[in-house]
Amino acid sequence: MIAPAPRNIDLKKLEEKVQKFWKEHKVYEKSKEALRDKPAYYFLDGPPYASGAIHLGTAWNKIMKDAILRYLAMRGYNVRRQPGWDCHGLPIEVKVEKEMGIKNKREIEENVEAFIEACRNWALRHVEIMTSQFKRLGVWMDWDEPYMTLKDDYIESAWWTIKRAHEKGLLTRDLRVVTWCPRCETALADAEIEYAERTDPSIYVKFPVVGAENEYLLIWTTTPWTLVGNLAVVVHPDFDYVKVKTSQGKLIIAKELVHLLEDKFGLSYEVLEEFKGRELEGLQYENPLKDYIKVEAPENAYRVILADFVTLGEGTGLVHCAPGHGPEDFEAAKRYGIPAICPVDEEGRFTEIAGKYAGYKTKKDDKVIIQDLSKKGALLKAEHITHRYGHCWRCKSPIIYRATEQWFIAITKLKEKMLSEIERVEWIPEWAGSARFKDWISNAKDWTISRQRYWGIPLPVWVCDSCGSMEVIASKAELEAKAGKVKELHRPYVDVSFACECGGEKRRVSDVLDVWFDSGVAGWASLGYPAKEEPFRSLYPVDFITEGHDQTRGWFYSQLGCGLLAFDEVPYRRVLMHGFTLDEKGEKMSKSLGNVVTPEEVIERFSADILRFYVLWANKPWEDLRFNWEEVKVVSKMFNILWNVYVFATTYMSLDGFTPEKVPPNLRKHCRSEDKWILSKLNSVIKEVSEAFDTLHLYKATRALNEFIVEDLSRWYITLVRPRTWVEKESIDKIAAYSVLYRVLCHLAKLLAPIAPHVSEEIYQNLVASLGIGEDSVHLEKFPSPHEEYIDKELEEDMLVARGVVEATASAREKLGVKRRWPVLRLIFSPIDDRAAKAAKHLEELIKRQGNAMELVILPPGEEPAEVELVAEPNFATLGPEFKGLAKDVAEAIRREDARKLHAGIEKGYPLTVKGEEVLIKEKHVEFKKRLPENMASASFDHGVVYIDATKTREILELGYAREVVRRIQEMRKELDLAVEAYISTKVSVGDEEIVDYLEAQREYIARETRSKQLEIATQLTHEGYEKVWKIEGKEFRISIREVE
RNA sequence: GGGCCCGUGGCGCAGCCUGGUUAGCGCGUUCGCCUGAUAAGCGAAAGGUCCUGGGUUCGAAGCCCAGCGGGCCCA
Repeated sequence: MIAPAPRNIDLKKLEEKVQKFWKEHKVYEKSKEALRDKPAYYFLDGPPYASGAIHLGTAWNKIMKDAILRYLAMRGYNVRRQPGWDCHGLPIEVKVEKEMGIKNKREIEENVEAFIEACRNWALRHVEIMTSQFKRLGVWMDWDEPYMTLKDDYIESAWWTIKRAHEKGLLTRDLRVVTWCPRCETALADAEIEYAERTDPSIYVKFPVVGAENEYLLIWTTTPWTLVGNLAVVVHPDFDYVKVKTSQGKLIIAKELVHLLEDKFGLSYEVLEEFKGRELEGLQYENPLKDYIKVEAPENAYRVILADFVTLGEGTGLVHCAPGHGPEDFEAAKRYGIPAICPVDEEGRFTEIAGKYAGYKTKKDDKVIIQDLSKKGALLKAEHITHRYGHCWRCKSPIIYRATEQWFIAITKLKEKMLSEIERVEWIPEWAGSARFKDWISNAKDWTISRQRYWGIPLPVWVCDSCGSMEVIASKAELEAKAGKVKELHRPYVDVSFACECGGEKRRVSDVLDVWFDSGVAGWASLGYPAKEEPFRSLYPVDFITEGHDQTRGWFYSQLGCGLLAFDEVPYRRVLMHGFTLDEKGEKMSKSLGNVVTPEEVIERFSADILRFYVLWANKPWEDLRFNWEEVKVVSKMFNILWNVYVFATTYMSLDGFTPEKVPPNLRKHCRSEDKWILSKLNSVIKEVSEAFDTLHLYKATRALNEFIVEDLSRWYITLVRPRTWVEKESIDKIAAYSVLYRVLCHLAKLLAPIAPHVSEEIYQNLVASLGIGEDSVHLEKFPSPHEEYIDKELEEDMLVARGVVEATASAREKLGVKRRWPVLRLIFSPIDDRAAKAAKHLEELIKRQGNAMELVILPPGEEPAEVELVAEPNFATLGPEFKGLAKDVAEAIRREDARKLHAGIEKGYPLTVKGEEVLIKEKHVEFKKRLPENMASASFDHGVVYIDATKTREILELGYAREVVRRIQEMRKELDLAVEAYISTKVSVGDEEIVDYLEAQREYIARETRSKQLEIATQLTHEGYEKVWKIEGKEFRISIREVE
């Protein structure tokens, strides 16, 4: 039996109930089982970082995935839906350091094992927390079998990939200048740098030229500390430079920037010489700090060198070059045979060779260097600059550049292939690949994959300490064969050594891998490849991924890189790039701003289904989502409407004992126009929703569903169908209505299942599963396919016209102040064309009923009702100057003339005889106005004009007053909280004979509608029971009711 | 400085690819209506330089160019 749904529903509780149902009946498992032999679909979950709670963005991401996967499952695909967890890396290390009270790497070194175990526990703990949060959202994934980057088999896949890179000669070790975090004491990848505003010193320094008296190279820098490592000055070979005489000595500066001396430093100057940059090549100078530092000058150092990266935008056109502290500096110096020196250690402290500065910290102690420059008379100007500067994205420390030995993947050698490979991928939106990602790849540099840290996949490279030969190990078994039992594949357990063929000892390079490498191999690591052939062989490559636009430089990129190393191709085929969640003002949500909205909060105030629908509805997925509580409320309202529809349907179906078995075999024969219409609309919406899912434009699916539920189903179909359900007798018309409503709701449950899995399950359980038909769960159902033969676009258009007529009628009523309860005598429709006329004719009965009209008149297109009076108003502004003294008489003649005839002939000029004179009336002389009689009003809409004639005939007065009274009695019944089927005795008194007469005429109707066994109507009565005075149409009505047996 | 995205009534968004009658929708506001889905529901009204300026075109919110503002990414 279909159960009547409760009127008030707590969606949160409903969701808990449904989730319990899924669990108890193993619905997820059944779904997987049912799809086992179906075509495989490989979805790969971008692993969220396992270090905290989920936020709105993570929730949006998983909801999107879940909706798409549920849809694909309902479409009959054997979908792989394994969740992933990114478990390694600095953020966890940083948190564990805090937890353990550790301040630097030295303290970690004291007990690496304890530190690693703490990191592992931290990750696993948060995986658990986040899993339960995702589950609460209704996300269906293999929560018990996730892939985790910390597992040995996963690590082995990464190792194998490194080995592939090595085999291809793409794994290199090199001294290079890398971005470095002095707090974390490790190299950082481009992707790990966050740019933010920062104020730094901005200084202009004079470098004394050797062998010239009081002559200087003028350089500019925002990193004074790098002057310690200065070994050259770079100029652009093609730029013009000048030597000028000033009170500060002779200065060499770019010609184009020489004006700065005066503008910025207030120095007057005299140009002594002008030359090209290349003429300065080889010029020797001294580091102004030379007395303080112990740098042993390499050969060729402290000379002017040439490079074309020099710009004239900022500075002086002469760039101070510290090869150990800038990638461009490094390259330029290398060409002149100047080696890099790096007087800075891992913690960003100066080393012994920095002499006086040994132990000072870079950046922090810039001021000491600035003071010394000043002491030496080398400082021309010191000020500050606010600019964007790179910071470690985990600990927010400003980065420095250091020359260090690092391991790289030679991405620059793969760039061409990368660019061609991404063209094979379907990007949604298209520009995510063709523009954004392409741009990022085009600028890509070699990928620094080594990190001088602990909690990560160990770099699987062993180097012999005697012969230097190197070996990459790809699995635990391989390692154990050489070095004996290894507990598992993290530090310190893997930091073992084994004998080299040369007799030396091979030791592991102590680095771990960049975490982006971890997730980059997920495509095969999550499948256990290469250790297992299956399911890799049947699934790979990945069919679909979806992540935020920050992953352009993140996961989209690392997967592409790793994919090329492993299999020479891009590992994914379809990518949906989504946006970020922002607050109501469009700002990033952050704890410090206090504007964070958590998914829990939304579920608490509304429900998971509402949150799900909201995020899939609010905007296009690739744009940023501005979270807005008001909009969530709108979605919540839609769910309420859906629920009300469902309550209405089940209430009456259950009252009448309707079951799907009662659906007549030849249902369409018994369908009214509105039934056929809603079935047409239903199938149209099925089509629309399927297409939206297929193209991943989920916002179109939610919007179409919203429109259908609110506009078509609730506001129109239910309104139309209501009276049919009130009929107490069995009738095929009623059964047809139930059958149609039933079908609509069943399909709606399936359409909503991917988006709102809980509510749809509840509806499905009641309407289908509980009757022992269909599947055990809506999520085991097939997604509906549209019945094209039910789609009747002509009928849909007709209904649009009919609705328009009804709405225009309401508008016209309002103009006259005629309530909808009161029938109008005539409803006259003047259609704009034949199409509209035909539509109104087709749905005549429906229009009459909904417009509450005694009669509907449809005029031929363009024709107006005879009652419309056309009035010609003479325009004195034009008549006066033209006709002078005759103007008044012309105006009078215009008024007297038949306005219709005048209107018809005016275009060519309408001749009138005024006082014997022939005048020609033109358009500018007349203004035509339309006038309706008192009792009429009109309203126009897209398909024509609607006129109502609200003349109150005897019949209308009877019906109107009767309905007014019925309505009041119903209200009173409700106030008394009477059962729907209870009988009453009713008395109505009103001090107006005529009205009493009207009501008497409708006695039977009033008694029936209000279930009154006795009904007294008079001008004067002794009332009893529940009594109330009402004012209707300005008259006082005294009504009393009393319950009777 | 470069790349990409966004800019439509007070607010949140459609429409733009494929140019064409009065630019839609929701929220909010005001005024009504309805009441056997009822601690709901419905209608109407007011409210718009479609960021700005050029161009293409018979016609531009839409296409092209430039600029401004916001976001993301990079240098």
